[in-house]
Amino acid sequence: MSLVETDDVEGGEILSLHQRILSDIRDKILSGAWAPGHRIPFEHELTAQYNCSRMTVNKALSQLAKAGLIERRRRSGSFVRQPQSQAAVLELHDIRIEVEALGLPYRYERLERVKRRSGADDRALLGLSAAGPVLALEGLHFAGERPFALEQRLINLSAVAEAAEEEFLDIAPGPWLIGRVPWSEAEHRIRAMAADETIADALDIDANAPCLVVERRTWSAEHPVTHVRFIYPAESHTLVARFTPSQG
Amino acid sequence: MSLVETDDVEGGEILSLHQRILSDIRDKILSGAWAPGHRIPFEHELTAQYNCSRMTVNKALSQLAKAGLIERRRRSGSFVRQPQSQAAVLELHDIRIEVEALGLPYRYERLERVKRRSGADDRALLGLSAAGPVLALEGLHFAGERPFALEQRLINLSAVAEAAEEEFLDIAPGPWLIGRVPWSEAEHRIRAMAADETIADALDIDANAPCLVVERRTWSAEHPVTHVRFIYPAESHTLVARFTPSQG
DNA sequence: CGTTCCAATATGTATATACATAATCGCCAT
DNA sequence: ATGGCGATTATGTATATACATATTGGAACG
Repeated sequence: MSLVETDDVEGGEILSLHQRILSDIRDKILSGAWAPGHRIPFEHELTAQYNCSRMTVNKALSQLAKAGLIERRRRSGSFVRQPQSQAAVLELHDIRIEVEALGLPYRYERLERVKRRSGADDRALLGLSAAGPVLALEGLHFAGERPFALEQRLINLSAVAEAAEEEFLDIAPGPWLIGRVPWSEAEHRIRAMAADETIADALDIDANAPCLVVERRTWSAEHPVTHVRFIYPAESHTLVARFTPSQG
Repeated sequence: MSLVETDDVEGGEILSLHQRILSDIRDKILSGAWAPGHRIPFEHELTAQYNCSRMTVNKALSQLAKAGLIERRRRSGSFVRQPQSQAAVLELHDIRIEVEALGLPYRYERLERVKRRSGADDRALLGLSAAGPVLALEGLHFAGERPFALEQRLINLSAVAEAAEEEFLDIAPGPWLIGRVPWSEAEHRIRAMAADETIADALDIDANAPCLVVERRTWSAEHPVTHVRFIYPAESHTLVARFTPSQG
């Protein structure tokens, strides 16, 4: 009943029971352990397995059904739907390489560097549950003389203490981090945005010009490491992701 | 308790109670009757209003919160949270699934369908070296009453001859193709763009508003199959890609 | 042999209840 | 005033229970 029962051994999230059931099953499906067509244990079996009520199991399965991962059939049970979803391999891109591929000289320039105790905003971006020291960085990536991308980054100093000593004056934090912290998981959010005045100024474009925004959160062994937001002027950038289906 | 109690006066769907509560509130929000920031009636008020238990109200509100339409704050209540970005997984995404994950009714509507011999532009988009018949489609994906994405598609009829017989009036070409043509490779290009007048018109947004553009080329055994361009209003869409370095 | 119908079963929805948790209000002491 | 603290309140999660609904398998019957 109590949430503390969930055995979050390492510094992972605190999951409610139905979320734990949900992610257990989702993992089994996405890992391929339960192939498409496989019948998921009946609700009453899961009830026994997780030692909880049917309502709790039902809630988890309902969510999975709504997410399209499983299909529920009365009197028959719940079945894995859909062939294995293949992850889109979007590289953790290094802007230096992008710029140099264009044949232009690359340069990084720090705009701001602030060490502070994480506020609510910082914690939301990093996915932290408790307050702690963070490093907030802002910098510009140049291609030749022109700004190529604006970078706004937060580093969780609890996870990467050594970053506190680094100035990041003309080395970009991305490559620095990759060389030091092995990442275990990342999440990209990609969207379009109109440039506000500050951004337009930094990137030397018109206000309200469309921009591509790529945000990335990175974890290392369940611990949030960094959140970074790259803002590209629309005309300067296209993301390319090429991939093949992981399985038939 | 019985589902028949719900007074669906018109020939509408038979809705379960919590779905009815959900859609009532969603309508109020999407219609603008409840503006962003507006406090939704407390659970116990809705309990009284719909003459049901708090669990039922709670389930409806939880779904709305998960869909991102409202924000729930303990001790304060639930509030309308408008500027909502959608979650989408960057796979070979099916827009229907994205829309339905939001709890909104999905609909596809064809705008245009032209069969022609490929011009130079068509060949460039598809990656064709020789001329041949292509099908050019344009259609709108709706989430509820609002346009969700504009789709501009080219299908290489030399690779998928049967597409020539299909009208694609209210079935989207994406799912249709996936069910018929095994794809062996795909390439995504993602960028930001300002909406020109035509696009703004179709999507019912302001001209020059930022849009997210996702273009995909698909091959089947080295043969170009289709090129598709999805155009999303910036505020309605965020692509999310989650992955791990080794495997997931 | 085939059709009908019923019982068993798994899911779907709703209720009442309980306790946990977080945020806020207002009281009280300093 | 003001800072701390407990009571209040709204949401979050879980339980046990009840009955509805759809589907299946098999028994009963023509």
